[in-house]
Parts: sequence; structure tokens; C-alpha cells
Amino acid sequence: MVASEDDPFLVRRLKLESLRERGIEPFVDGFELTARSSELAAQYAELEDGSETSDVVSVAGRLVAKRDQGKLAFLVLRDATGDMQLFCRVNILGDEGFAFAKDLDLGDWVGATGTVLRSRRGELSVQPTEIRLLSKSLRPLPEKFHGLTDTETRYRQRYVDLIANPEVRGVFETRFRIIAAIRRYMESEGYLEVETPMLQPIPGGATARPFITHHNALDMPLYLRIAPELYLKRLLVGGFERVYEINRSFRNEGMSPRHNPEFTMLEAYQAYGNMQSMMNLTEGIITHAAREVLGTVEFEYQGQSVSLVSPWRRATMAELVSEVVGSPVSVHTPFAELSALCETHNIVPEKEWGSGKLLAELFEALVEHTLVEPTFVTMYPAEISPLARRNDEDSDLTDRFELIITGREFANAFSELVDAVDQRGRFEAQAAAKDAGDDEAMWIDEDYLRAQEYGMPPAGGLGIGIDRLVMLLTDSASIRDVLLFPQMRPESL
RNA sequence: GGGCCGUUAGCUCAGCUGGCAGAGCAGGGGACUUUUAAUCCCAAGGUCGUGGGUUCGACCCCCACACGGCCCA
Repeated sequence: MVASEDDPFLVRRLKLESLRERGIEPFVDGFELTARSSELAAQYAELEDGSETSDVVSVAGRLVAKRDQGKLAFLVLRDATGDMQLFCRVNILGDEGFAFAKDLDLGDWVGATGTVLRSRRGELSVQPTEIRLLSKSLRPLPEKFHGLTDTETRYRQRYVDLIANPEVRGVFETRFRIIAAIRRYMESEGYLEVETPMLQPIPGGATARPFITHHNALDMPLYLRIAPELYLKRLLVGGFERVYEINRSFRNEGMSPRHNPEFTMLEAYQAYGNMQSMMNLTEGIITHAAREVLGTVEFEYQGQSVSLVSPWRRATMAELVSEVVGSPVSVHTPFAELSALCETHNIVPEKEWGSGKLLAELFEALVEHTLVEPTFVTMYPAEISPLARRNDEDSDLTDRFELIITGREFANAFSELVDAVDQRGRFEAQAAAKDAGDDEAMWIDEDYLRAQEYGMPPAGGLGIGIDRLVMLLTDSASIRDVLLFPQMRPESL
């Protein structure tokens, strides 16, 4: 028996068998509770230290602490709203009931019925007349003081992380409140939430490598979408004027503290809108979400202060790059000069890159990480914006912006390209790049072109990375901290 | 893909120039009728990530691999 005494898992298995032998079912069928922890805390806020009531309540939760004191024992139950202490006395529970209570293990799901009191030390408690085991826990919980800190275990066994680190649940509650707030905002702005295919025959709407899968009945490849964009825009052709979708997209790329293979994006499209209206919408969505969950638009992210107070800075990509390199630079700067600048800054240009790509690379390397306060970076080169409308004054640029906050991209939006002829040309340039070996380049989507040929209204379109927004508003350093189950290599169990 | 760091008891962590593996919590036994990381006493618990190598001797040094984290592409 020495071995089993040392193994918490075995001890609990034996305890489980022993319960059954005594006719006690360790996994009961439901439990009727009358109160939750926070409700009792609010209801009895005025109850004085050391005073007892005759009010009978039933509570339930996971046993997270046990302080055995001889003929008295303090158990702490945790439910979704908070903790509640059980004040267990042998003369109230009886010898058998008291022994049963003390024999419960940390981690067990427990229900208790009894009277409400506040202990001399001021702890609101339920003094049980009856304690029931609702569901037996077979594995020991992490250490009570330090909790679970091992990052790998926290991500792999999120259920344990959520038990051991209550603040983690808070992060995810905030995540889902942000998303709910955005949905309310979009509805108030007249947008209809729609659902478009995640399994696509042609992955489009972004430049990224897709995941590929196979449909057996059709015997054809399908791709997990890299963006919903092209389907949402087909809806504008069909006459929907304001649509949005919040859901997963998938990109078959490297993982990092800011990238997960599946991630959540908001995309919204507005007929008759343009880059300007998308700036307003972006500002509205993000400030609304911040106010809803933080109550303010000024906060700290990873030690640096961030202010989302409107209006947000607007600057063109060319202006921002020029500022940093100290001389005027634009998409029209001679190619050789741009190449030389890149090399000065340790960017190795690839042979198919044009001036637009060079400028964008300079921006990413030199400017992006320096923009802490929200900044709309506008006038993206047409070369790297195959779905955006050309600027009326300069056809090498597009009416596109990205929103940068804390040095990171949060949104990407533009006046949509609705000219089917121009769109075909841009697709063909992408196809050429793909043939030249760029496996992130876009495919030609003939059906999308056909849709545009029917006539698409002028429109603004917007994408916001929801995971990154949640990171910002929950002060999380890694995307894995805002994904319940981040992607991990398989562990050997 | 490259660089750096990490992996020791269920959990959180120590471990000296290379000399028999340590603590706290949890778990086991005992005391205690107002505790709050309760306290006190006793006993137990380890393929030191995996596989090689160096050495009289390796948790420690070297190599490879696995998993994770951060940085870079």
C-alpha cells in the first residue's frame, strides 16, 4: 500500500471504489442549487461578523481549499461567480457527515445545503447540514499558492489553467464581451451578420498560403478560407448594402506570439462607402469595444500607455517612410534609389519586387513598430493591394489604409476595386507572381470576376483582427493568451 | 528555417569547480470547534525531457533529438 499512498491519483481511485462500496454514487444526476457565491455575497453584505442566520441555501462548486481543524473544517467551493466557504461542524453534520466532508478531495465538485452565517473573522459562509459529492475528481489540482505557471501545460490543458488561474477566465470573458459588443455596434450601424464559405474551391481575399483539404464525394480539393472577402463582396453585387462576418480564417504560415494558424477576423462591407467611411467605422468599432469592456479608451498595454482618443492620426505611407529616412521617398522614387535604401536597412529585395513592394518593405522595417498611438497609414501601393481601388490622383496608389497601434497592424481597409477589367488585370499580375514562385500570391477567381461584371456598387471594406484587438484590450502579450485552445504540436500522452 | 533560454516529486522551485537528489504546497498518518497560503508533529514520494558520449564518478560537461518560450527570417 506504500505505493498507492504516494500516488494521489491511485488514492482517489481507491476512494472512489470505497464510496461505491458504501452505496454512495460519486457522480450524481444533477443538483438543485438555490444560490451562487456572488449572489450570497451581495445579499448578505450587511451581515455582521460572528452572526448566524436561519436562512437555508444550497450552493455548489468545485472544492478548491480545505482547512481541517479537528471538529471543525473549512471548505471553499468555487462556482462561476466566485468562492463560498463552507463552515462545517461535527455537531451539525454528525460524525458520519463530518467525516465524509473531511474525506472530500480538492477538485471534487460538491453541493452543500445549510444556513448562512458570517464567521468571527468576517468570512461569509454556509454552515451545511448536508454535504454531497456531486462529481469525483481523480487528479490532484496544481499547487494552491503559485497555481499553474508552466506555459506549455497552461495552453495544452486549458481546463486546468482555468481552474488554477481564475484571472484567465476573466480574459476570455472579456474576449467574448468584446465580440458581443462589436456585434451590437454593427447592428446599430445597420450591418447584417452573414455567413460565407470557410471551405472554398479558390482561396482568395488575401495573400497567404492556404490549408488544403479534400472533399470525398466531389473528389476535389477544397481550401480553408484565408479571408471571407470575395464572398462578402459578391453579396454587395447581389444587393446587400451593409454586411459583416466575424469568424475564423486559416493561414498556413508560421506561428508566433501574434500568429495562430486559425484566427478570428471581422470583415465588413459598406455599399457607397469608401476608405474614409471605413476609417470612421474602424474608429467606432474599436473605441466602442474599449469603452464597453474597459470603460475607457486610455489604458496601458504591456507597460506602455495607449490612448484611443479620437481623432486618430492619419499619414501616408510615403510621408512616414520619408520622415524616417530623412529624404522624400515615394512609390515614384527611382527604383534604384529605393533598392539602395532597402539594402542600407538590411532588406534584401527579391527580383520581382517593384517600387511599391520596396516602399512597403521600408515601411514595415522602419516605421510600423514605432507607431504606438493609433495611426491610419494610407495610400498603399497598388502593387501590393490587388483588391483595392486606385487613387483618383495617382493610379500607382490605392485608397487603402492599415491601422497601426502599439506597432502592430489591427485593421486593413480600402475603397473596394469594383472595376472588373482592372480586377482581371490585377489577378493576372498575381497569377504571374504565383507562376514565378510566390506561393502566397492570389489565384484568378473567374466567378468573382463574373460577379463584378454584373456591376458592383462603389464600396468600402474593412478587416479587423479580433484576436489582436482582444490582446490589446486585455493587456495580453501573446495571441495564445486570448485563444482558449492555441495550436500546439501534439504531445505524447 | 536560424539564434538564445528552459525541461528536476502531482504543482511551484532550489541543487556549489563534476562527488550518494532538496524544500514548500498537494497527497498519507496524527493533534486541534472561527480558519483565510490555517498551525503543529510523523512518515513517504524522483526513468533529474529522451538517446548517445566524456569521466573513477554526470542533474551538472559535450553531441543529437523531442517539446515549450522569446527573438529573428
